[in-house]
Amino acid sequence: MEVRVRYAPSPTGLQHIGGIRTALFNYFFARSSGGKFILRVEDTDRERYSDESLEDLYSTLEWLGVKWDEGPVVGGDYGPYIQSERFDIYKKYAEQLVAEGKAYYCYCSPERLEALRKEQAESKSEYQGYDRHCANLTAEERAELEAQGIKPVIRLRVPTEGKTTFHDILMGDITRRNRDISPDPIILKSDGFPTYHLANVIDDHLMHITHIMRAQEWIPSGPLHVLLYQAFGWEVPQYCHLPMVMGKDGQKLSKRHGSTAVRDFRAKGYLPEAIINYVTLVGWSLDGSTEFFTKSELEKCFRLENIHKSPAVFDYKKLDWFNGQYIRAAADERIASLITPYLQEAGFIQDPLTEEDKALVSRIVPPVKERMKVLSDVVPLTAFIFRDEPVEDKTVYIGKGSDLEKTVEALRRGSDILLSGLRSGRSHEDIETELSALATELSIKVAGVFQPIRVAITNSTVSLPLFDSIELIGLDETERRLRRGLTILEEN
RNA sequence: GUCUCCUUCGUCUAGUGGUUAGGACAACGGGUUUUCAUCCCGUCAACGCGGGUUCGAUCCCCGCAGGAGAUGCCA
Repeated sequence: MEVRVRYAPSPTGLQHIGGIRTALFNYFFARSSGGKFILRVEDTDRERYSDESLEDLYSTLEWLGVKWDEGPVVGGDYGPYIQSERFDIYKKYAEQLVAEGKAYYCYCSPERLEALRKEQAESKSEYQGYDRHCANLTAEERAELEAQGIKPVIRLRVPTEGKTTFHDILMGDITRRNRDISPDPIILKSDGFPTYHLANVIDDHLMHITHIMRAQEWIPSGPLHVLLYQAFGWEVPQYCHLPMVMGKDGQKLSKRHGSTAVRDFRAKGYLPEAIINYVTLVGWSLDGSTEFFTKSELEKCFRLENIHKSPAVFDYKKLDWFNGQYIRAAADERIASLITPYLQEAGFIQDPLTEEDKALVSRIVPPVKERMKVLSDVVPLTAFIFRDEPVEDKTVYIGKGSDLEKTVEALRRGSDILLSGLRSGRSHEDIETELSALATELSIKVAGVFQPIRVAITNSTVSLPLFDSIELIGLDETERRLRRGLTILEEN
């Protein structure tokens, strides 16, 4: 039988790390088993729905290169794939359950339910949940409530006796006593929309989903879903609950742990392959030693059996490491086009790129590539090229073991060695040797010579390699900044 | 409160009835280097606790503790 899995997010917020981890696991499982990956939009919560979320879903999956075989936009044999367009289907099935006595109309107000919950919480009652107030209304009672204009919800009758078990590929059999299942959950809301439980079960059945891979937070509702399948007389699909992604403090990963929206990672300059690689490694491993995986490798080697059972903490630093690795491995041309928008946004170069800027960006890439963890790092790294903000604090120019007097001397003579050397085309090695000799002569460390030069040219003690920096701003500008540095050091 | 799941270095993980318990990130130290970074080398660091079973348990069984999740007209 062909494997059919789905990623079924609800467009109520931006796609986050946990969500795409689920998407990726589904996608890789489908690909590695020759099955189909289906995308379904679960927009049954009209209160929290937003168009932005839906657009974010599509753009994020596209950016990651995750293509769905069936779903919105591409279509498929079991559409529509957006739940709000399947409104009538859910209503029909819910009413069928009512007709069969497996579900019933409930007229309780949200206020009554709220009060009930509060009372149960305060009394620490062992029994929590709906009190089945409307479970056995007579036709007359219902007619009267209807006449008052109350729009009812539909609740599923959960048995009070017995227990329900489902099998999870990772976890094994999971059993709950029926009395512990949320009593008579709402399956159709008063606005006619289904709740998650109903819509999910119906669609998974109608779309012939074979494996349900979702986060472990759904485990407790597994038995409820089985009850629903049984009520309809449908075959229960296979379950595989995925370990959750946690923050540093061991709680479910959320905004307070830092960025979780994939869009934010993208904006900061993470590469999609780094995100895919790292996120897949959270809760999954091939052999415990292989670290790097391309997307197409994962499409081949991903196995359900290698998924871990316990929750995993998301490590931002390891993601940074992966990203740095991928940046360094990328072709220079690609990095050039990727860093361009950051330089433009910083106002360093024009938006329609001039030929000159384009050439400059290409020259920036090699020295910068070794130093970036995220693409946006390019801005502070190259600011000195586009903005000249001289360091006024003399002490910054003074290298370790040197003093102001020697620093002035080092900068003056060092500048001459540097400029004349470069103008006459001497090798960097020769110039370096000569600068070292100067240090020896002044009886200071090599850094005592290089530091004032570096600070004068790059306006920072930390910079790209000196000769690269000079090359990027040009010899004339270099000379101007060196002179200016000397002026700063010599003024009182 | 009740129910369900989980438990190997700080983090992600590998692994076995007898191993020096392996790798990666982080941290720390060193080397290369004009700074930073890269790169290379090294150090630190784990089987939650208590009972069993066994010649022997990190691994099998039972308790416990801790953590997480669920208990919504949200998913």
